[in-house]
Amino acid sequence: MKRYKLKKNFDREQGQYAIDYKGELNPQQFKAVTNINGPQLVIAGAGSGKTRTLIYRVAYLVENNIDPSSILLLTFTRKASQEMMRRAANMLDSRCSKVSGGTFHSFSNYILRKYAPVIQFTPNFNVVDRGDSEDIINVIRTELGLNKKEKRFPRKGTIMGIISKAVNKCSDIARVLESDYPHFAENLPDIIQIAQKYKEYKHQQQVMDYDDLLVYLRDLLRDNEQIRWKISDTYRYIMVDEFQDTNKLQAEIAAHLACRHQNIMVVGDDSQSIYSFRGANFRNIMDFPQNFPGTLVTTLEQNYRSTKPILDLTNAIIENAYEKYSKTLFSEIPGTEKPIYLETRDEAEQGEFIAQRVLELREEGVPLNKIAVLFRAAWHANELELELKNRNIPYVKYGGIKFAEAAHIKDIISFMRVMHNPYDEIAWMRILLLLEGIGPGFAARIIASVLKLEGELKGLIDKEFEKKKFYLSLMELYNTLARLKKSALSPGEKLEKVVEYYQPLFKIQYDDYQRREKDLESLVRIAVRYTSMEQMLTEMVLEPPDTSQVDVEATGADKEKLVLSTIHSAKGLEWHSVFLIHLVDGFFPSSRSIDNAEEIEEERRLFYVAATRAQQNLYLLSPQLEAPSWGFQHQGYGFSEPSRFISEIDNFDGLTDSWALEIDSDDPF
DNA sequence: TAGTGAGAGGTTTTT
DNA sequence: CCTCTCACTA
Repeated sequence: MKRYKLKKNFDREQGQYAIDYKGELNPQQFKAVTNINGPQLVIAGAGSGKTRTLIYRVAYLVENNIDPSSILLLTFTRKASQEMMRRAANMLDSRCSKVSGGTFHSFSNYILRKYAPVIQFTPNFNVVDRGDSEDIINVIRTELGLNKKEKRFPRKGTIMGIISKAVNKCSDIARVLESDYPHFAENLPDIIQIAQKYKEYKHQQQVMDYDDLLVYLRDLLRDNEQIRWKISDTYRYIMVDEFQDTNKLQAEIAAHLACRHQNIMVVGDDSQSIYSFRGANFRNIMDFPQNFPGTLVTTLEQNYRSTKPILDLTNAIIENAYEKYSKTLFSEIPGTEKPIYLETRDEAEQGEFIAQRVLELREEGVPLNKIAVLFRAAWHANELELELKNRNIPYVKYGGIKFAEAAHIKDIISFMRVMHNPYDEIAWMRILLLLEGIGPGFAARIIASVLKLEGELKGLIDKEFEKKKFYLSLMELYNTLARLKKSALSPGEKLEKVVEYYQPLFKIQYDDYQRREKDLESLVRIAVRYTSMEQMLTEMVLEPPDTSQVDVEATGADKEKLVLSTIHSAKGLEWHSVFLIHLVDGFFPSSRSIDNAEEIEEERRLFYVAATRAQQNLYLLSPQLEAPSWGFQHQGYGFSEPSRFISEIDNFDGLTDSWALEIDSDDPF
């Protein structure tokens, strides 16, 4: 780890800075850091010190007496954002921790709560996740009687996907349908109707989904000049990281934010664009200079992360991209180890190899948390996880099903949600269906009764339900909620009481409740941190805790854990040694993208992102896999082919070392 | 109207 | 494989 000396006695009058910018940065980085006014685009290759440039720029601004809270750092993913904010806070001195920033979504949330009335929302609107959105769609679809129509009507998830894509691309449903879902073309009018109702519903219930956060912020800025000016005046220096992952909506927001000063720096890498499935468009980068005349463009090409042999391979990977990129990375980090390529007989062997190799690396002094296993889809690691558990190798897994999306967690959160915003029908529905004897029909009537009283909880125990056998449990629910809502307990304590109330319902609801019980304890532990209910609820959706799914706890002294991560979640991070698994056609690239040229391009960029995470060691693993029964049309006799991204590489054998597994002859098999 | 069980169909990645 | 849907029973 590099150590920075903080020189406390400097004299700014003489143009001296606490940090030796010129000495610690290369000329391109220095140029980007010290040019503080006007629009700027930094095209930064993988490992070229992109984040470093950003945070040095923060320090430089602060040293130039810019108020830290007027500096805004934005990015798309939480991971990247946390890393960026953490490193920024550690620069220079405590002033740097006052910098504003976060993900686009969390920033939007923050601003929208302030200006909620302008867009006809209460400041306690709830934010709903994808699952909740789909539930709302489902209700609407049933209400409109569209589920019984013809058999081929798209399911709720698909409908939500269509609507969301239209929003994120600033397109419309007709166009999305035409380009991505031609087989549902005939359902266009119905889907448009659902989308319209969906919007009304959310407003009526005072909830926003992920997309709304961006849309309403864009609208707020676009339609209110005064507010736009005020916000733009507040954030005088804007920096956006991973700009290639932003979509049109986010680019518009960024432009509005900069309207008063044009002090906006965006950083990105066109060859690492991997979020087009949600409307991200790397052309945002390309078009930036046109949208901001006078943009200073800097390209960072020196890689400070990987050894030369690794970089030679990653350059060869991206060489096959259809679009030719303007930069070639080089590295001065010596290294003799070429990346290692290994075909294994099956998935189990892949897991055994990794487990064994990981332990060896640790023997050699590489801490577990400096080693990562990366994969295309979360379930690719399932078998590996079993192997790691067997061998007691502690690990954390990122990506895949999230803690906050588990049904029992959502149950608890729903109680909190209705206390915070009683118009939240989806949360009510969830709660009421837990009570025995209440199904969708009565649940709807009970909710209506609550809404009639403008959200008064008393609506729960309306005389209408007095004769029903579930009345007693309704009373109990009412008592619990009313008492908690009035009480002065902290959000964490309230949540704990809810968990107590929930226990019996929980045991009836889930056969496997014992497996889930631990999660409830974790949730309570997480909840005590919060002083505000609103913050707790928002963070559960926007920055949900991602640990907790881990079963193998690190023992004793070594707290370090091996990292398992989807490639998407690994973006922007780096490890000493990286294992890339499931490099098999149909898995990576995924069979879903195989007949779409553009998607193949994105998969290749994803492969590139994965390989460029490695500093010293890179292992490429290609097991023989059985084609999933539902998967791609597998040719031949059930033998899978190594990923096309490997076979297409020029001189692959020269760039890598191939290993072959030798099975120990004492092995009973 | 709630709860259950069989069958079908879709299966990535993030906020 | 897991979730959603629909039809059936109580």
